[in-house]
Parts: sequence; C-alpha cells; structure tokens
Amino acid sequence: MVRTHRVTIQDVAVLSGLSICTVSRALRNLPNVSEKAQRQVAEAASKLGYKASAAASRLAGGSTGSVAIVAPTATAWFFAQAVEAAEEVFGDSGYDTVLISLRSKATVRQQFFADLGNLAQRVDGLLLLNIDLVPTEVEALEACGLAVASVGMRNVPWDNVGIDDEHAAWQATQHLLGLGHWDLAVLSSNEHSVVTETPRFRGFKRALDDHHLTVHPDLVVGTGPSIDDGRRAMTELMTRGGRPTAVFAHCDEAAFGALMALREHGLSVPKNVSVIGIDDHPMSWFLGLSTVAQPVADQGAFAANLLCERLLNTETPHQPSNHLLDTKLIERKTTRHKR
Amino acid sequence: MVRTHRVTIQDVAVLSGLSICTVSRALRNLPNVSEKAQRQVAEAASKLGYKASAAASRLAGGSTGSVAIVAPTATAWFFAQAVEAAEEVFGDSGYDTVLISLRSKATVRQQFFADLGNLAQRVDGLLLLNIDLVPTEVEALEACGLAVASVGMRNVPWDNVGIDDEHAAWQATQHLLGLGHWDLAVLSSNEHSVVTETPRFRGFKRALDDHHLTVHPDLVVGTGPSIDDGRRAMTELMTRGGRPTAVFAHCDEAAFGALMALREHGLSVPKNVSVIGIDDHPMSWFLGLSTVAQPVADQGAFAANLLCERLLNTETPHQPSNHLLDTKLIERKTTRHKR
DNA sequence: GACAAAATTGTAAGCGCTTACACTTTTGGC
DNA sequence: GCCAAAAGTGTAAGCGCTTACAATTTTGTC
Repeated sequence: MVRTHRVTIQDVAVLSGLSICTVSRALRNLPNVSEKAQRQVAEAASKLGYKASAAASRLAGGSTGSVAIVAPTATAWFFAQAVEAAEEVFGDSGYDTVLISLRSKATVRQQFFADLGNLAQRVDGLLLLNIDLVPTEVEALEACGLAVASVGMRNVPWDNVGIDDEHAAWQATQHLLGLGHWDLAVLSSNEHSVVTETPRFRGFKRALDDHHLTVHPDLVVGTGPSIDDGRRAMTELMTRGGRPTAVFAHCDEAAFGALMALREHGLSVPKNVSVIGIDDHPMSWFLGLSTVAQPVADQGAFAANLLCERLLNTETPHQPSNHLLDTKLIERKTTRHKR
Repeated sequence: MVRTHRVTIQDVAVLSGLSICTVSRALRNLPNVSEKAQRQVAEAASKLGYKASAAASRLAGGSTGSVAIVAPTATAWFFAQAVEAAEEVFGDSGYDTVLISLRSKATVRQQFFADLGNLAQRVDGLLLLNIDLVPTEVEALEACGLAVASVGMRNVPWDNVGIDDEHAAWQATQHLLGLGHWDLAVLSSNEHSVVTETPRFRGFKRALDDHHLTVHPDLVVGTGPSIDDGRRAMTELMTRGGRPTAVFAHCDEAAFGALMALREHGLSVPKNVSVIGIDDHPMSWFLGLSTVAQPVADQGAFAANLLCERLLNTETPHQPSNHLLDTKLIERKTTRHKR
C-alpha cells in the first residue's frame, strides 16, 4: 500500500456528495440526518476505510476514544484478569485502553490525582479497580468531569460492580470457626491501614463476633496482593510470636504466600494450621486451597460495559448502581477440624 | 478548585511575555531558544501548571504522548510482569500506556494489523511482547511509521530485548537428558504451529540431537501460556497415549498445568515423571518446580527504555540492537534421575 | 563603527474535527 | 395548493498546538 494522504472527513464528504458537517453527524449517529445521507456516508466511509482522527475529534470537543483503567497493581492475578476482560469490552466498543498502575506506591497515587485534570482531556472515562478512596479523592474524580465506573468499591457516586466483600470474608471465616478454630490470624489487605477497616476485615471480625470472639491484634497483619507479600506477612506474623491454628488471607495469592511461610516454619497444612483465601485462583485447585470463589473477569467486563453505556449517554442523568456478584465457599484440603 | 478555563499555551505565552511559538519551542527543548526565554517559559508553565493538550499537539503534527504495548495475552504471568514494568518506564517518561491484548485470537490479531494505520496516529510507539510475526506483518509494522521495540522476538528490524530462548530450552532439556531421560515430551508454545518452529522448540530439539535422539511427534503438543492451557495440553498428550518420563514445558505456568494433569492421571512427580519449565514464577519455588529462570520485569523495562530513546531521537538513523539477558537453570524437586 | 551572518523571536496558516447558526427542503393541516 | 413548522443540510468559526517563513536582534569581523 502506497503511503498516501490520510483519509479525512473531507474525503468522505466529497465522495458521498455531502458536506463535512453532515458526514460528521451521520458518522456519530446524531439526529437530523436523512436515511439516504446516512447510507451514502456509511458507504463512502467504508469504501475509503475512513476512521476519525482521535486527536482532531478530541480537540474539537468530541471524544478521545480512549478510557483509562486504574489499578493498584497490574501484576496480581485479580487485576490482570479484570484488566484483560475490561480491555476486551473497551476494544470491542472502539475504545483504546490506557493502563495506569499505581504500583502500590503513595507517590504514584498522588501523582495520579494531581494529574487528573490533564488525564481528563486524554481519556473519556475511568475504570477504577479496587482503589480505596478518601473523600477528597472522590471529589477530585467527580470534579474532573470524566465518566467513572469501578470494580470492588463501596459508597461511590458512580456505577460499581463487585462482590459482597464483607460477606465473602465472613463466609471464609465462618468456615474456619465452624471447624473449631478460634485462634484466627488474618492477612488483611494493606489498605486496611490507609483508610479504616476494609470490608473483608469487617467480615472477618463479624464472624468472630458471631461466636463471641474478638480479634487478637497480634494475629492481624497487612499484606499486598502478591505471593511474596503474603509470604512476608505470614513470616512476620509468626516471627512476632503469632501461633494461629487457622489463617484467613484476603486473597488467594496471599494465601499461597502464607502456605509457603508456614511450610518454611515447619508447620504443616492443614494438620497444624488451616488456611483459606478468597478468589479461586487457577492454582488453588491444584494446591487444594480452600477459598471463596469470585467471578473476576465477569466483574471487569461488567463494569467496563457499564462505563461504555455511560459514555454513550453522557447527557442522561443517571442513578449510580451497585452490582454484587455471587461468591461461593469452596472447601478443599487446606482447612480441617481443629484437633 | 474552581472549574476554570483550561490553561493553554497562550496563557503561558502571555505570562512569560513571549510568543506562542517561542513557548512551544522552549517547552520541547528545540534549538534556537535563548536561555533567558527558556527560563521564563519554564517558570510560567510551572506556575500555571501547564500541560500541553495531547490532542492539539498530535493534530498539529507533534507527538501523541502515548505508546501501545501489544501482548498476545495480558493475563499470563510473564506478560503481566513485563507490562507493568514497561508501563512504569513509560509513565516516568510522560507517556500514556495503551494496552492491546491480542487475546490469542487470530481475529483480534488480524484486526490489529488492519487497524495499524489508524493506531499509528493515536500513539507514537509500539512495544511488542512476544508476537511471532510473519514477514508481511513486519512490513506493515515498518510501513506504519511508528517507533517499535520488542521483547522476546528475533530477526526484527528494531530494538529487541530477550533471552536466548533456544539456549534456555536447551538448558532445560539438557538437564532432563543429563538425568537419564530420553522419552521427552514437550509442551511447546502454540505459535509453534503458526510460524514454523519456535526457538524454544529448536533448543529442545538440539539438545536431543546432541544425544542422537529424535523428537517423537506423539510427545509434542502445543499450549498457551496459562495453567489451564498446560493442563489441557498435558491431558491431551496422555490421552493419546503419550507416556514420557520427563516433560519440558515452554513456561512455568504450562508446567504447573502439566503437574496438575499428571497428578490427575495418578502419576507422581518426580517419581514417575520429571517436569521442568522456563520462567521461575513465584509459585515455582513453592512447588519445587525445576526451571530456567529469566528476568522478566527487566526485559520489559529495558525494552521500554529503548523505545523511549528511539522516541526522543526519531531523526537519528539507528541500528537495531538485540539484547539478550542471562538465564539460569534452577534444579528443584520436579526433576530427578530416571530409575 | 559598519555590515553580513548567525541567533532568536514573531506571524500566520493550517492539522481534522465539532457545532452554533443560517439556510434549504420536506411535511402536513386546512 | 398555501404556509408554517419540522427536518435536513451547509457555512464558518474555532479547539490548542506545530511549523514554515518573515522579522528582528545579536554577534563577529575588518
């Protein structure tokens, strides 16, 4: 193919015998375009292989044709799954997906919020994955004028998809308690410290409450979502003298890490210690990890779809919705009755 | 913060007492700007918190300020790691990272190449991760005028970073052979079939050659890079009667899947079958998987840096370079002498 | 100090699109 | 058939930036 002049809306206008303006409207399915014109434009456009210049469109006040996915990290299983599922939806809707990983770093996070105003003119929408927001951040997000949707968040003024985290944690903990364990350790999400209590931690606590037990501070430790994080956290917990008979990890990868750490300390699972996570990572089945399964790709795709809808009707007022998908306790081999 | 008029280059021009043109040049560090002007502009810009509009800049012929990362899938460990590492580099250099996952689908892949011309005006550069290209695709990439760099590719006319795949596979296979195995199965990358032989497959074959052995077709099976893929592949291999005493999987996740499948078939590792992979996934240590370790994040970051450099000096002619990082055999518990 | 060459700065014309508004055609009620 | 309202289409003015090219200032030389 010869490197020729870029196909512009002008070319489509000439070929279809209509004005640029009409072409622009036809292409965007705006009202006040006759069926005939619509057809001519569509034909001319496809014949020329025309695609609007995102830059020009954006500059003139149209859309950028891209959305950003913001995640605390892009490497953890949950995020990689959700990101890919969302990217697929966005791609099918014609949007480019800009990936922004906060890399679990406070500085990167601040940078992100400081830059929000600029980001707002590079993308049309934002898909937030499990970012725990403080009120000022929510405000900043609202103020920037972007369409927003999220996965795994709570009390946000936009569409959200997630699971009932508190319930999932409760299910996991309840399972442990039902097996006779009461010295429970929890590998809680790091955000625990940033904001206040995470829902999963609350679920854990509520389950203990139900049994008139209280959370022992020595048996609580924060951890990131990676295997190494979980391993470090569990090691730390044991190093400072913690001797739980069961461990609830806020995600499967952290649970894997816990499994490693326990083994390194000569403890066997489930003989000495029971372990349960949340996720149902593909590895969990193999390792026999008991867990609370959640549909991850579904959440990403669902939220992405909601965002696309928002993007289509930016005018329509909209009541933020919150969708909770089901979770399911899966008992495998890392949990058993306390002897 | 009050929602005010966007800060434009005009504002910076007025505040600095210079013309738009000079400001534009100063901001981009072009020659022919006095130090004084440079200073004034920098000051004014930072005081106003000015950031150029990507859309306007692009439309006027400047850069888009974004680069795309193209990966066969975004969920596999290798890709998630490489993507995040590259995203960090790009972010630090001021680029937005557009994620494009081919999702291992031929249609998506075709779509990508068909759309290349349009993509070319939405991003400045392309970072390709392990995409096996046919000649026409390489041409298309070259023709689109984008700066390109890649990870894990061979014989490409742009900068590449990778490992010596053939050698890594040879190392793994050689290890198996050294343990007395000669009925070797290989879980080869799917691309095997698309192009011709993958380097890892060649490395496998060469190791056999060295021992005057030949590849048994029944013991070769293609697989994707996920755990489930590996499990399916190994199952298929055994279902059709394959009874290897050792298995070389082209990546650790496929090896994990193989481990699952073997266990499901009542075979124990390493007693009945030895298994080795390539990667050194964080899980491998825990599972005792022997493997050939490769630096993944390093590759992503390195390639991203090379791309950024290219982007900075688009004029300078450039000799494509190929950088191979070291790999290392790690013997653990899934490989042992054939009895 | 005068003058050409070099360095710096400014002017203005787009880049390809959206959109307010003006204009033309169609529709429908009587 | 006539006319107002509705529907469809076109004109032209930007959006914020880059970049020829023109204008101005500085530098260096004899």
